[in-house]
This record gives sequence, C-alpha cells and structure tokens, in this order.
Amino acid sequence: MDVELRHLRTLAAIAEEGTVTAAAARLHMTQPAVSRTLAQLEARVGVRLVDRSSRHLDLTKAGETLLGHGRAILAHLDAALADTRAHDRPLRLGYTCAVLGRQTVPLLRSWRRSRPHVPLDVVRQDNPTAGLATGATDVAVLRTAPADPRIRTEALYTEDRVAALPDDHPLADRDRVRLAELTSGPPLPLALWPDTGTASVDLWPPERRPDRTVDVRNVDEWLNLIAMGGAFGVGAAGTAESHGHPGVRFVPVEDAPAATVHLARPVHPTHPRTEEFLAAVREVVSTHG
Amino acid sequence: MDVELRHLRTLAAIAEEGTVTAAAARLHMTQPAVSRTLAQLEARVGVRLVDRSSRHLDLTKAGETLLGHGRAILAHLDAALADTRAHDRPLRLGYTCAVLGRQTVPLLRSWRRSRPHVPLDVVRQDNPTAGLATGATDVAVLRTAPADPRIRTEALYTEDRVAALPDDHPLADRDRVRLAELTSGPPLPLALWPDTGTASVDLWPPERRPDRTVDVRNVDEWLNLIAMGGAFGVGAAGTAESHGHPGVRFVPVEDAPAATVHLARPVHPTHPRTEEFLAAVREVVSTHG
DNA sequence: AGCCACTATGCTTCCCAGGCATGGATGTGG
DNA sequence: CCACATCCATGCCTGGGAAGCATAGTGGCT
Repeated sequence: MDVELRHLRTLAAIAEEGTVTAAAARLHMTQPAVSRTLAQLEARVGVRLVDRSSRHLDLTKAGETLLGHGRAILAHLDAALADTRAHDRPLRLGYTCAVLGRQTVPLLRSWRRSRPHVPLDVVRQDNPTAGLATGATDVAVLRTAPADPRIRTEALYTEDRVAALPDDHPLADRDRVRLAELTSGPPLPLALWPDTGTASVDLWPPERRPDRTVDVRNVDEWLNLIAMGGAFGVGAAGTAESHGHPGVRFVPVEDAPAATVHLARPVHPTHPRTEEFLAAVREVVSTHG
Repeated sequence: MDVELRHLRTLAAIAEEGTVTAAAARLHMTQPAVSRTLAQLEARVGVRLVDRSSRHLDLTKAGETLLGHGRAILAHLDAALADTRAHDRPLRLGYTCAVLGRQTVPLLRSWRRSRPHVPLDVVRQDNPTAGLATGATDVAVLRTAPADPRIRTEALYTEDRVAALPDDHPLADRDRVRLAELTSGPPLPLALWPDTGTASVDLWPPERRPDRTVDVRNVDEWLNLIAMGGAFGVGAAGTAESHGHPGVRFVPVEDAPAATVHLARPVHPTHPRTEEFLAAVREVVSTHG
C-alpha cells in the first residue's frame, strides 16, 4: 500500500510517450505490466491520474501535479546518489599544462599529507573550462575566467609575462623586450592555445597587433611550433620555468600587464571536499607565492 | 540494482535509532532484514555509509549526505501525494460564525453553479486561523489578519460596527450610540470571542476602556451571555443581520472605525483550486458587497 | 461493418524481501 | 579470565507480488 519509485517512473514514461504500449517499450517491460502498475498507482494514490476517454490518453490535473513532483523526486534521487558517491571518488583537478608549474609539487604534497584518504586526480586538459562544465573535473586552475554563470572563479596569483621566441630570433638573446618590438621584427604569427589566458592578442593596442595568429591545442604544440621557427608566443613566467624546450628562448616582456591565474569551480559543487580543497590551494599559493 | 525508497527509509531509521536492532523495531521488521537492506543499499550506492567500528555505529560523511537527501526525498514524496489527492477532495473553507452571514448563500450558489464537480466544505470554526495552520481547512474568512508568516491574507470588505446590548440596557432602544456612552453606563464587562477581529477593546482609547472583559468561545455563547444581561459586545453589522437573538438588541456605533473582513490562505496552498476559489469569492463579494 | 491499435484482465512463473535460526564479534561484570 | 549479554552478519526458507504470456474488451477509422 505504498507508492514506490517504479510508479513514478511508469507515470513519467506514460506521460512522455502518450500511450501505455510505447511506455512499456521504453521501460523494457510488457504492456500489461505497465498497465497494471498505472492502475496500482491510481489505486494507491486514490485519485484518477490518466484520462482514457480519447484515443490518445492524457493526464488529469491530478496526474499533472503528481508527474511534476515525481520528476523532481527522481531527479533529486539521482543527484543524491551522485553526491554520495562523490565521497569515495578522487577529487579531480583540471589544469592547463601552462599552469601549476611551480605550485604543483607543494600543492600535491601538502594535500596528500593532510588528507591521505582523499586521493587527488590532477588532470591535464587542453580546455579545463569545458571539463568543469561537463563534470569531468571538480575544480580547475585556469588562465581565463569563463563567463559561464554556473562557474564561480577567484583570482589566485599573478605572473609576469614572457615572450617565447625561436632561439635564432633577433630578440632571443635580450634581457627583456617590449611588446612593440615583438611586432616590429620578423613578421611571425602569434601562437595561441585554448585557455591561453586573456587572449594574448589583446596585449597590443588594436593598430599594432601581430599580423597573423595560429591556434595550437596545448603547450607542447605551442613550444614545438615556436622551436621550429614557425611562430612566437607570449606566456606567463610559470610556463617558462616548467616548460623548458630546446630551441625556445623566454624573454621577460617589460610592458605587458601581469597574467592572473584563476581558481574555478561549479556553483553546485560536484565533490564534497571542494571547499576544503580550495582552502588548501589558497594556503599553498600564499606560502609558496 | 536500483536504490528504492525502502533503502532510504531504512537508512533514516538506523540513523535516528543508532542501532540496527532498534531501527528494525521501529520499522516493524526483524533485525536481519534491516541489516541486509543496509548492506544492499551500500552495495548499490557503492560507498560505505555506516561506520561499524565502535559499538554505537554512526554514519560516515557519505552516509550523512545520503541521509539528508533521503529525508528530503521522502518528505517531498509525502507532499506530492497530499497535493495530488487534494484534487479529488472538497475545498474546505473555514469561517467564524460571525462572518459570512449575508455573503454565504450567493457564494455557495455561485461556486456550485460554476464548478459542480468541486465540492465545497464550509466549516464553521471557533478559531479558523488555527484551522488554516493545522491544514484542517484550505481557505478561511477571518476578522483578524494573523501575524503568522505562513498565512497570507487580503482585505475583502468592511462592515459598520454595532453594539450588542441586553434589551433592558438603557441604550438598547437608541438609534445609534457612541463608544463613550457604552462605557459610561452600567459597568458591564465586554464579551470577546476568538477571532473577534481587531480585538474590540482597542476601539476605546486606553483610559476609557471597559473595566472588564469576558472571553467566550463563539457567537452563540456571546449572544447568550449578552441576552442574560451578563455582558455587552461590539460586533459587525453582518453579525447582527445573520444572528438575531431574543433579548439582544443591535445598535449601530457611530464613531467606531469599520471592521474589515479578511480572506486568508496558507502561503503554500493545501488545495489546487485555492486561487480559483479566491477569485470567485472576490467576485461574489464585489457584486453583492 | 469490420479492422486495427490500444488497454484491461486471468493465469502463471519466478524473483526477492523478509522471517527464522545461528554464528561471530565485542564489550561487560563477576 | 571466563561467562554472559548485546548486537551485527549470514545461510536457508517461504510467501507475496511484479512481470511475462495469452486473451478478452473497447473505441476510432476506413
């Protein structure tokens, strides 16, 4: 004498398919089973839920309200299970290869030391923003703060800009360069990758921008392309430190604004330790600068 | 391989009782059955939910979150069923005997004519505000707008005030009286009943209030007490029209502010036709006002 | 009228939730 | 330190009911 989840699922299927037979197919059941489940539901609720008068049967007002609640309940249950299972799952941190260079090691060490039972998956992604949005990761370290209202970000720290130049480039041996010099030399394209942070083209005033740009997928492609002499790039100091590459020279850009690294998470956390982890990251960043 | 409501109920019982055995008792089941249901739930969710290390077992973090969601889901289901069943239930209107005198008949007629399939229960209550709060009624007509934030009210119409006097009272034969006259004559107490609207004592300025008041439960007691010569009262014109009583005279009070009749409902409606009914009431009141 | 598509119902099977009995673990008191 | 008490887990069994199969009932359409 109790309404169960199967009743709600059956009602939803009938409402969506419009006929008991079709609903049965969707539910991988036979038509009589569905028919009887519906009858049972009506008996248990004590109210007529489906109007059988016409050929295409439709819900009564009561059926509509129960359907609405039922869908919400089923969705809530799914969410509840996802939430619960997340407790036993590693926390997944997404990052671009260009970030987390120097901070990575102290961060991982500190987390593993304080929370030995919560494993951390550090996932290198070409596009960590997308990873957050699809639920592939729980937290991400980004160069660009996305506009998506379902993702909340906060600034972590800033880094100086460096130019990445082929080592036979006329400016490659300089101590430092200015933006204007980079575009007045050989007409190389500027290489960009997703999440390349404050799209580096915008560093120049509109009338002095590089003639062409080239998109690459990640830092390795970026470095290879530059080493080949096919492009130059502008990145952050951390990238230079963590990604030395033969044939590529990094030269500080003295008149470019600093690059900001952001910490991002979904507004509705996908892992129960999210907040805890964010605090740990802030902590590590503030001590290791 | 699916989490069912019984699993959630079992988890809640275990969490509240603290032991499997006690939970079994509450659920009217044997201990092994509960034990196995819990094991099954953990298997299906794939996460350890209960910590068996100590004697008194308690929930893991994961268990806590699932418990929270589970309780919400179960509550939601209850609410959903109540909502759905309300469709087939008469709409219950609470009112004080002192209200709805002249409006009652046209209201009922109009509703029955336009919605013959939605029966209306008109319930006379000593305290209709309480009726709304407990869910005994879906809508109510009141003299006092309650402060309860879960009840929303709106003004319906106003009525002139009348004094209710024993017919041997010196003022009983007057065409009209003033408030001051009522308290300067024989020192009778003022009779009040629950929901007696803008507690009629407040009609007088503080220094000229009646010496004593008497509480009665409803209009009949009120009229009887007055007819016996044991009190006088101040009511609304509608009360006088619908409740003639031997031994009681009604005399208009010329300097009392009009009494307002309110229409009240729970913020979360307990009947799906609530809004519809409110509109009908407003309609009737505005034409027969 | 007759067909067709869909729903309802009788019968049957089989799965599984729950009861019973019991073993194992752990804390407690003599 | 052992005997006991208390509580949880597990093997076995049974009854109820959910779903399948077959078939009857019903309303719309040509």
